[in-house]
Amino acid sequence: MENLKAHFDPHGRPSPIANDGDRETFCSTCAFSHACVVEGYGKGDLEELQCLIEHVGPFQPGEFVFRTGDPFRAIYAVRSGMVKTVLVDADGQEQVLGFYLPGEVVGLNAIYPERYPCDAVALETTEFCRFSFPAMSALATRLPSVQQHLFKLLSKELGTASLLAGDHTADERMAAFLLDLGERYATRGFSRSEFRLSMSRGDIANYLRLAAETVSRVLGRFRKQGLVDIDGRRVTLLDTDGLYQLARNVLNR
Amino acid sequence: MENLKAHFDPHGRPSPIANDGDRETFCSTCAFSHACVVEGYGKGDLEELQCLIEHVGPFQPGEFVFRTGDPFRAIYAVRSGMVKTVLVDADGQEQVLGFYLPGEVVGLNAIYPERYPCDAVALETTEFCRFSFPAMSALATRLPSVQQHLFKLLSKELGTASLLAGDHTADERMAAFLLDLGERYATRGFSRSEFRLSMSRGDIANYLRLAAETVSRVLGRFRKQGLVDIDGRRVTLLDTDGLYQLARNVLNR
DNA sequence: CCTCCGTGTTGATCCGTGTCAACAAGCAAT
DNA sequence: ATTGCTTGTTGACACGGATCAACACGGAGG
Repeated sequence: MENLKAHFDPHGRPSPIANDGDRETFCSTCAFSHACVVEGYGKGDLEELQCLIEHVGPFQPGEFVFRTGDPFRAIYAVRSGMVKTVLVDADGQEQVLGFYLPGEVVGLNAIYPERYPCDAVALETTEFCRFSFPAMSALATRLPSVQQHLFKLLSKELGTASLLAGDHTADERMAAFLLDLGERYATRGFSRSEFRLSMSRGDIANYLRLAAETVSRVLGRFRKQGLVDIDGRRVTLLDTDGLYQLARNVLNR
Repeated sequence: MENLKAHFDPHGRPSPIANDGDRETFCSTCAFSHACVVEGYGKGDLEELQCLIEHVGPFQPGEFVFRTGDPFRAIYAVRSGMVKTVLVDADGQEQVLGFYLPGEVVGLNAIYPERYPCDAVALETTEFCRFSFPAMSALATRLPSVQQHLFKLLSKELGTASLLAGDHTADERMAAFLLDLGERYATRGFSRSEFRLSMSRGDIANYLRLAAETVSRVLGRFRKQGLVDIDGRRVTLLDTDGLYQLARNVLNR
């Protein structure tokens, strides 16, 4: 079967690094394909989508996927690994906006300003599906399901953004963070209660608007209380009910 | 000329309260029409939009426009007045998510959950354009400019959501809040430096994640320092440079 | 006139978390 | 093994803002 890219890449960009096959199997190895299917893309839609996707990466830990101010051309779905998005303010102070797991999409906040308003940095070896945004929004005018999905992604991210906005104690934030991560891992088919924290304590602290020392202390306390087990960056949630009790005002739904 | 609604209201809802005319003048008295034009809607697009718009209101101060859990059917553009959106958590604690001026759009965060995740409460006598969302997203598949606008609105709100997420001092938050309000008033054609705070000190405090007492104190200090003049709810920004200096880490762009 | 009530201001005190500092553990380079 | 660097943990202390409380102001209603 012929190579898709040879005929369909609308931008004439260099060949993607991980083009794993023909129309039928292109997305089969992609962590996002599951999301595509879950989100209601049919086989036909998927074939259309392939025309505007490049598989890019792998990026090594610490590598930038895009940088603040880069012109916005594409959104990135994580295939494997993990990324953080970081806003850098006038004083050079960093502000972690979010962590993105396989199947999740980075770059949506760049649509309005037409430039990426933040850096995206790989936390592990990470691969992406890169969706050309002009092509995708053009496609969205033809395929309502694609448009719906984009609206949902944006609206969903709005919800999680306002999640961290509340003023909550360090314990509440941390409990919510752990449960949220577990939840997201679970929807991707991983264990809900046992996973690795790809990001440093400093990144967690920054994301939760706490000091790194506070993160350490809270995690230590959670361990003593039997809420979690922690070995370095490996976490096991032992008492999800207890954690949920702490987090309910943060996660409220 | 015939009454639009008689023929075009796709939902057969009760007549809008403020239907001010025919195809050519329907939007002329609407605060949002300016936004429509600015956002690149041509005359043709506007005519199409009219088919899915109802003018609703006025709502009196304290009245709910929609409530948490209501099924999502429409987004609301403020025509006149002001609204706040409020999230109520498990303990009944309120959390103000935002204030919306004429020309701004409420309800976008309801797309994903398909229910409004927050209450919308009028702060003054307030009127809206109500956009049926199913109709609007259908229209968006035909008119790329409408789709673009929706994407932009969503992405823009993502940006402002992460604005408040940072950990900032009370002074920084307040300065940023005042400048942001001035900026938004300015884009709607009002004075950038002199306006009325429609919301109570308590609402401001809640929005900024501060105590009402802190808001009082900071505003008092700003007044003493000559940064602003304050008389009850009337505010005049006197030293915008000074305010901007304080706010630059919050507003960073 | 008065009281009542919501809103806003101001003062005194307390608590959670940040900051500073010292130290331990893991890991790469020499 | 040694050095140096990064990451994480733990303790002592300080500070910003929350909390509690008292009070001022203005409008509504008797």
